[in-house]
Amino acid sequence: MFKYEVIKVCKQTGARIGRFTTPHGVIETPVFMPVGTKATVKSLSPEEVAEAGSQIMLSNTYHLYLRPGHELVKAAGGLHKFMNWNRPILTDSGGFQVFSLSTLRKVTDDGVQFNSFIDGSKHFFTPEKSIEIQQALGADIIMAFDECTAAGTDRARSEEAVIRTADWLKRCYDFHKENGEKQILFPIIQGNMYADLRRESLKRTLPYAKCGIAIGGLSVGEEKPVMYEMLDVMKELYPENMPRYLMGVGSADCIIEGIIRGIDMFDCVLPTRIARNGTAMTFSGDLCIRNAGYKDDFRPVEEGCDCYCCRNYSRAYVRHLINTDEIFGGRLLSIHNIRFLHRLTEKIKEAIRADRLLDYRNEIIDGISEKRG
RNA sequence: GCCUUGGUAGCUCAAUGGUAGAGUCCUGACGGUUAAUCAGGCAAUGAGGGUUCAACCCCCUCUCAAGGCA
Repeated sequence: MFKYEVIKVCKQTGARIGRFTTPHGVIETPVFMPVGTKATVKSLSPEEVAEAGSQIMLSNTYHLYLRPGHELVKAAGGLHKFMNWNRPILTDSGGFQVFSLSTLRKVTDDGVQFNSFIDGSKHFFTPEKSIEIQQALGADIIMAFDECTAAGTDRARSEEAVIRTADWLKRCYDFHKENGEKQILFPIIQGNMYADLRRESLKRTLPYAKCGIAIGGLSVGEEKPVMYEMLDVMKELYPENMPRYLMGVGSADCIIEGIIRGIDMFDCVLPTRIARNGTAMTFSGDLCIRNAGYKDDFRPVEEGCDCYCCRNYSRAYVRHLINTDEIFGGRLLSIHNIRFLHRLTEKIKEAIRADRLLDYRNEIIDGISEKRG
């Protein structure tokens, strides 16, 4: 049911193009996956997400467990049917929520006790519970329940998280074994910003990595060069025959730097979040559409972009919508930003096919890193 | 002519006898979504007196504006 084939390796960088077969279709990698935390990419319909070129969508165990409840989603016929998205879905395990909603939580070897951010009610997550929920939700790809540490966490605490994550991974794997045909489990590498812990964590995940492996604990507040350094440390150690998924990464520069370092999959809330806050991603850097300079700028958000927003509307119009708090503005920029990241990966794939990804990176890196305001 | 209510940031409005706030406007942040969120910036008490340790606030005069009555 799950298969990953590498169909092209860039001679200049080692970056890959691959075909990842899942029960809901084939994903061509490298791929960016938009995030639909609560079974929706905020403000967009599944049709709009698909039209923007998304092949797979993320959703979230923790949030759907709290509301509407995984049993309800199961009763609805599973997440695909519930949200009317027939392409592949990946659910995050809730591990990141334990990290980011860190007030009033208690982590032990058994699992995590935490209070709901909605009503304060007490809940207990274990690796088994996370998998059970993810099985009920029915995503194609499910994630191991891990312990994510913030940038700046000391070595001892980071090592503890690596060990606990490995222990939890085994429990996730054993619990999931019986149901392994319909869903693939991705283990997650931790290790914070310590090279040896990264290697150690990766090594511990290998026995459980069957058709996919994820890098967690990055993009948690560290500087980008630090993240790149960690990716360099792991680059030669991944299995070849499965996709590598860098969790939480979605800025244009990090995506191309990640692909150069062997990454095949990315997800991030960035494009949709900054869209709702009035920023468009472009090949010339972030464009803050609220800025006064776009008041009477009747060009599209990005010249040459084929997205629904750029085909039909001007910067002046989108700026007007954003500045008057009209929902449509956030929707248009969300569509544009998602489309932008897909266009970026398409161009990256072209460069991989031509064995010139490093050249392409050098051509665009200044532009996409630049904040043009 | 009389009565009433007002005069605070460029504009629209808050506020308190003791450091005058916000929206609009300008700028920035956002990395496995607690986010259509958050942070920062420019900018003001109509004029003159009085009471008070202290007045945007209380009192008087003037002035301007709106409404009402003649």
